[in-house]
Amino acid sequence: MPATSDPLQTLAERFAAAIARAFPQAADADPLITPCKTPEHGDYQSNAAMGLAKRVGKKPREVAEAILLNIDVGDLAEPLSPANIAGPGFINIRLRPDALAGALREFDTPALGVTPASPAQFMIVDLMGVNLSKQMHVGHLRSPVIGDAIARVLERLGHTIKRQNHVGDWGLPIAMVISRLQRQAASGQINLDHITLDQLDTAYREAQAECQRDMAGLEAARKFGLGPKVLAELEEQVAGATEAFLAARATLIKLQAMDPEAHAIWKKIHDVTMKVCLDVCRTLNVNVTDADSAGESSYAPELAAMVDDLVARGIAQTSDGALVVHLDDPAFGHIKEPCLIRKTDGGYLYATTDVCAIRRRVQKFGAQRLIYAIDARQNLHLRQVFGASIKAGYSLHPRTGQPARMEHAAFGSVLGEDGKPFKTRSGESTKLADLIQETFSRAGQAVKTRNPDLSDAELHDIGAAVGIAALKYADLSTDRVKDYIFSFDRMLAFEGNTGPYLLYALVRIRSIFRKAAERGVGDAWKTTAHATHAPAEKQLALALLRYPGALKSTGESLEPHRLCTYLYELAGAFSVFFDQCPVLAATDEASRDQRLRLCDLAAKVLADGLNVLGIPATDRM
RNA sequence: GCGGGCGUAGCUCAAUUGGAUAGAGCACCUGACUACGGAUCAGGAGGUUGCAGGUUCGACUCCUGCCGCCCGUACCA
Repeated sequence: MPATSDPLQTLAERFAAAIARAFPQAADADPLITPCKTPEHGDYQSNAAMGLAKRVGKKPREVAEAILLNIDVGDLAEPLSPANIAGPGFINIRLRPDALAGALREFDTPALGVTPASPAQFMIVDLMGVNLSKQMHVGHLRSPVIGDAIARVLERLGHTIKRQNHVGDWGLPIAMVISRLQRQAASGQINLDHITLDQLDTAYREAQAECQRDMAGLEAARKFGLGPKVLAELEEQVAGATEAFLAARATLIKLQAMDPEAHAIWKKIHDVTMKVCLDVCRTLNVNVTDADSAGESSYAPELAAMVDDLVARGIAQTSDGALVVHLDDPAFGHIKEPCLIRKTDGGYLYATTDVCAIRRRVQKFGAQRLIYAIDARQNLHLRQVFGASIKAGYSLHPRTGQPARMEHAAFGSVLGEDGKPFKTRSGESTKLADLIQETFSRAGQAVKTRNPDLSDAELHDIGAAVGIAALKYADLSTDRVKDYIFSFDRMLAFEGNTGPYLLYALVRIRSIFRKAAERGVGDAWKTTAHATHAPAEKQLALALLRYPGALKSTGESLEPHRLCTYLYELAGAFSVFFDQCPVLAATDEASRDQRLRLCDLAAKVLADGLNVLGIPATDRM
């Protein structure tokens, strides 16, 4: 009775034992079992002999032969002899049909071969990264899509995940908006009771402009040591801006003191922004709710004490009037640029908040792994924050003393088809909600041309499902660290490595079962023994059994495209099977039922995999 | 300047972390079916993996040096 349905695991154990017997001095060697790339070679292979050869001072083929003399795999593989040794020392393995059937039987449970991680870990995924008062645009697409997919993969592997939406909801930028809104409301230009995110977005940009437009010039003048006369002229010139700036600073102080009026406006901005944000999550089937919000404001009350702690313990030092944590040490990431945690004027920065967040996540929540689904351009910032947390000891688990694993799941930018940052023709950035609706609408149209019989209501739902699949899969299916080119046409293609293609593969399988029911095929197949006869059946079965491995590798690397590639290959294996192995028109009932079982498993794995990616399935399209 | 990332077929992307002949899709050719959803399958053509060295039985992968593009380089977030 194998502990796992994955023959690869069992083979790895057997090969490890054989290696230990043959070469006790190298008993720790990795047996290096992988699926064969081409079926001609076999089903699985061990690549251990080559690496072992040097270590034990023998020729690779001799090592391979020694392993085979000590191997015990008669129950699951066809007999291994020197004929199975190929090339420089690959050992090719073919599964016995009954072992493959047995593996399918083990695999065919709701877990689909996934053994829950032991021990399960508690992990936090940082995702979304929205800012109050700013409209969501394409730049906000990848973090929730990638972060949620990573969270789902890890959950599927048995870990406990807490999502954290680190909302940019605090500091001078927000105070500037509040200050401006107060003035606009007072003069009757806007109605705070019915304000929209578009209006807030405008106010945000205008507030930035009026406060910073000329401040930059003033800074430059000081920097270059211009005379007092020039400075005076400049200062007069920017008097208006300065006034707005001073008002914003006053507002910030009020906000920090929880002044009722300022806070009421803050709350309004918060609610309007978060509604749009959470609506987008819901529309995209991203599993993030209000409960996952932990904005910068929630850390504000903790910052002063934390910084005092850092000073008291000598972690932070003053530098040019500011307070920094030096990280120019291999233990802290060997980063030349220190992490700035307090400005000369006493204000805190986003690094301060991020360090504070790590402290809370590890010390209070007990997280063992912290994952940041954030733009690749933030890499230095995150490395600094990680380094500072390590130096401060905040990343050590409160009970076990173990360091939390901190990782930046970095992603590249979304580009337009011209290879430049994604913008509309007029140069504006598209609202994310509009972009999503356009995707759904195009998806619905694409489905309609292929299946004109669908009703409008069906098309609406299917358009959303296909649209989510297209949008998310395009984002998830390539190496996340690279920039990717946004193209409706490519993501909505129904052939190739796309979301719609995977949905289609699943729809075809489900269609078989619908047809089976129409033809009065009963449920007897459900108790038929698993088996594979035709090559296409075997390849499909082998592909199915790779599912747990694909999930594991994705969870380890935090690279959802690995799971995507796997699902695409599974869909491909099913298509070959579908082409070569008639199911309902099989020559006899036994092979029909046995093929139904394969179809059933393929549907389960596809649906499960899509769900893990955050893509809902559909029955028709 | 320093640091990080990227460079693979005409295009968009993979390559199980050092393994067998570098794989898919699109586009381009050629075949298969009066079809369990052809939105498919089989095959062909397409490559000096940016360049040059090095390590290795074996390199897209690791090391060194160049070239090109992107990003980041403390008192914004």
